Amino acid sequence: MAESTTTPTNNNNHSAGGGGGGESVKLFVGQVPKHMTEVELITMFKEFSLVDEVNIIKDKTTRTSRGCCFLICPSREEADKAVNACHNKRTLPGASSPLQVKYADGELERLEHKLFVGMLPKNVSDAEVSALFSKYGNIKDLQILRGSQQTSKGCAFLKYETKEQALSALEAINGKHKMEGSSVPLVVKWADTEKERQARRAQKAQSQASGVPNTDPTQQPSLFGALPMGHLPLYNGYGYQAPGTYGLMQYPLPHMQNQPGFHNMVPPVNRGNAVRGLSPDLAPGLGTRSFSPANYIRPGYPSIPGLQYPMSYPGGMINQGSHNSSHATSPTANNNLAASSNVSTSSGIQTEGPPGANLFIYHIPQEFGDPELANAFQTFGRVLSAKVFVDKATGISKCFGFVSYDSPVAAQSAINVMNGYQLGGKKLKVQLKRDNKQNKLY
DNA sequence: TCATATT
Repeated sequence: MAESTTTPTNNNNHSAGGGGGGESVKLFVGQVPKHMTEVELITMFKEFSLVDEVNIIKDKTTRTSRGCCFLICPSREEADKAVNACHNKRTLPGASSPLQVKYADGELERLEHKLFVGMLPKNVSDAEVSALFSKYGNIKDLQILRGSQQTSKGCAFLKYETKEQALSALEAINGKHKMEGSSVPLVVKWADTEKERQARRAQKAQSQASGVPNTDPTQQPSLFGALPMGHLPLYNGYGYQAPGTYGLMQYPLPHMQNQPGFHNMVPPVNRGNAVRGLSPDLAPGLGTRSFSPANYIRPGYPSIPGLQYPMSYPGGMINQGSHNSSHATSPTANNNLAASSNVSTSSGIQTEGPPGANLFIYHIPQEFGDPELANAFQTFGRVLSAKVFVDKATGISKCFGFVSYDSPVAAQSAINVMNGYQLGGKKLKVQLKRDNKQNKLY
């Protein structure tokens, strides 16, 4: 019943000339050829919408493009124009599939202007909360969290129409306003994004796993869940996130192998076992071998522990010899395989082989990384690249991947020998990679 | 189950 606030019908406030009233929007863009510059991208996107900025996303260490970028548009309308004109609609020269243009992670949530309200009285009504917060803007959504018996959990989420409204409510109420019948002031902060909740969950799980006696978050369960860091001194430092920042205090990502590029952390034992399973039956395949000169075991270089091929197994270099492995051996190095095969992609483009030379492989053993995959398929020809897909979040193998050769003949002989080959409990499925990049031109 | 990547 508090509908008498501003009407949203006429809010073209993003065009505030020079005043900067509008809210810019960040888009994520995928399938961007690595060689393109920010200027080139700006020029291209300006054809479809207003553009404030383009940031190419680069690899932290090599500083090379990761094949994607952020695109900052001055308003949601402009962002939508870019999305509608480009997403899945245009393929940049050199890309294998069309542009992916979407709101960046957390962006949609941020645009909801959603606040968390804590320390509400247990018996509070929607109308009371609504009445209070309506003073600062148009409430688009209000949700008081309630438990089993209708009883309030003491907190709520609410969305405003604009960031300014939310911000002014936050500043006016947080830590200052006491609701009727309550002895403590309300807590108002920006609601967490999904990502922040995930991070918190991970952190919580981590701390519980590490033997912390899990003291009593039960006094303020819902509040606890929404606050920046687990336990907080109750009225002390309820700072809210500075406007315009995306939140997230640093959560020390405790996880194991979140490092892209270091998937070789499998314990040597597993590695040995996994590979060992490959040896006996592979012999027939090796019988038809056609070793290229580049495939040989480097003298003095340790081959895979547990691998015993009838003749010298052509483990070793992949990909026209990248410069790695100048070090001979370190006794503790558990990455024997890895060092011998730093599979492409680092050298930039061209991870795909010619048509018919690229394999899709399913049921790859869990513990296989790129190097192990490369090794297993190396006897059939020159491997240009080998990639096992891993879950973005956990770093766990998804058990499928690709191997690319420089010739279709190699790929075919790999299929002949390896398809159906029992490896680590399951049979490999080896087939030609689907090609969605073909007969487009004639 | 087919190269997808969020500074």
